[in-house]
Amino acid sequence: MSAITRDAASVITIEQAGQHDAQQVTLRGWLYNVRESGKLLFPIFRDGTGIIQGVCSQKEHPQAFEALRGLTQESSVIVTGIIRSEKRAPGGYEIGVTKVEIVQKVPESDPYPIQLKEHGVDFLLDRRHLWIRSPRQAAILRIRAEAIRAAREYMDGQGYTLTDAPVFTPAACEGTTTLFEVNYIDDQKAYLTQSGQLYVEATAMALGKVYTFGPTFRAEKSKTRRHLTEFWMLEPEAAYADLSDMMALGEGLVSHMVQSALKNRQRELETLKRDTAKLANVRPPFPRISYEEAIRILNEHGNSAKMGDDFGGDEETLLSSEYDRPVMVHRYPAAIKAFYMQPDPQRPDLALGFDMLAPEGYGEIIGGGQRVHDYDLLVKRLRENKLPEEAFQWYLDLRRYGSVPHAGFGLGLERTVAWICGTEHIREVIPFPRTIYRVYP
RNA sequence: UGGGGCGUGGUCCAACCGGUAGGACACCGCACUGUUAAUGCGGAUGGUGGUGGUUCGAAUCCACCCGCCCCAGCCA
Repeated sequence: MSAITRDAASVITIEQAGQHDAQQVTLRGWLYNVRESGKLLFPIFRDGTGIIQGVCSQKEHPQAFEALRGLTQESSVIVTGIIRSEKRAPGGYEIGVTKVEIVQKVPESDPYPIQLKEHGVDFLLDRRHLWIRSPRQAAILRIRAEAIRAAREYMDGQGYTLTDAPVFTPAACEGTTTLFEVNYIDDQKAYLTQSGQLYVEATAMALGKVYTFGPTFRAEKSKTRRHLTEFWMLEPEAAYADLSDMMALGEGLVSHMVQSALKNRQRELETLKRDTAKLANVRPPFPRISYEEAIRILNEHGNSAKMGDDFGGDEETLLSSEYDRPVMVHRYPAAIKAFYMQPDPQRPDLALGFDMLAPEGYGEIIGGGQRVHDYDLLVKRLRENKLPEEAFQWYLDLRRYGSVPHAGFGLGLERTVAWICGTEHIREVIPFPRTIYRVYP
């Protein structure tokens, strides 16, 4: 770096500009835009931490002026100047440019394709590697990073140990139609994981309270704003834990993620024009309603859902609109839930599971509950679901050797971040989204 | 996999009950010392997703194909 930053002491990032009022500093970044007004130029610089307006006078700094005049968008530049408080500048500060070093000029014959104008989704997604430079996309990615940091901070603080699950798996955990099959060594077949859950149950029996955090893959033909084929999931699991323990953990985790974003990424939420008043209430306790209560609420609002139905997008949106924070729906009918869900001893037709529904129509962000810990019952469920028992022998071992009641859940990172950011579509909250018809770039 | 919608210059759109494909932005030039996706004036480039059909004539009508978007199912 020293080759291009003679005086490292004065190099700052744009987000630090406010701490250097009236000082000479050097910024290293890219030219976001230039406005011309006679013998004054107003270049806008970005460096990944923010954007700042510059001012350059032809009369006072002719060399810098000539370097910037007509310079192409996204050319990389190192600029030196005086930071000053300026209420006419976006952000409240500007840099009076005295010196400009062009690191690479974007050629005029091949200009930066993304203009400061409206573009279609397909155009932008084809150029996702460049789109992420825009202030809005950069803000989203910073909020995503904060959500991950806060989630791990919370889990670690609750005594949970991170234990990673494999990406290659031998079989499905819930059916085979949505699995990505890959060629493994010597003509073996393997599948990309749909969930780390089965493995995290094993590590919970080894370490007590654990979680996984990693990518999961689903070859679902879903083409909605809530679906990706590759998404990240955080999955806690705890031995000797029950349904209510997991609902408490879920509300604590989600609250901490939201409150951390509000506290540490306020500027980015402003960039997104997110109505943060709607996030401020997201603190424990979250409402908990049973499936049967949920059906009653839906019916009172004219929805025709009846006992035994699973909830779709309409039902989720209607239910969540009743509350100012996420709502947890528990004890669904066992028939519509996964084979590993523990039945309610009071009501064996109900499963000790729960979903957490985010407000504002963002849908299910958590699904989980107690797992079947009885060997015979689990075998019965595997057979009922026509799952290959051989592939689940290791999973059955967990019920053979010191089985205990246990519970956990999966939190969908992108849905949670999409809700925090208030984005229209989930694909904006992951650096390089993978959807059913898109694997580029 | 169903239902609905959309493919027009580099980009975003208009023309679509058939009749000369147009605008804005971007780009280039000039003017402007406080601009806010700057503005004003001037200029050059460049397009109907593909194949076939109907017709004197197709961006427009028809068939098939390709691509994309939204919704549903499934799920996080």
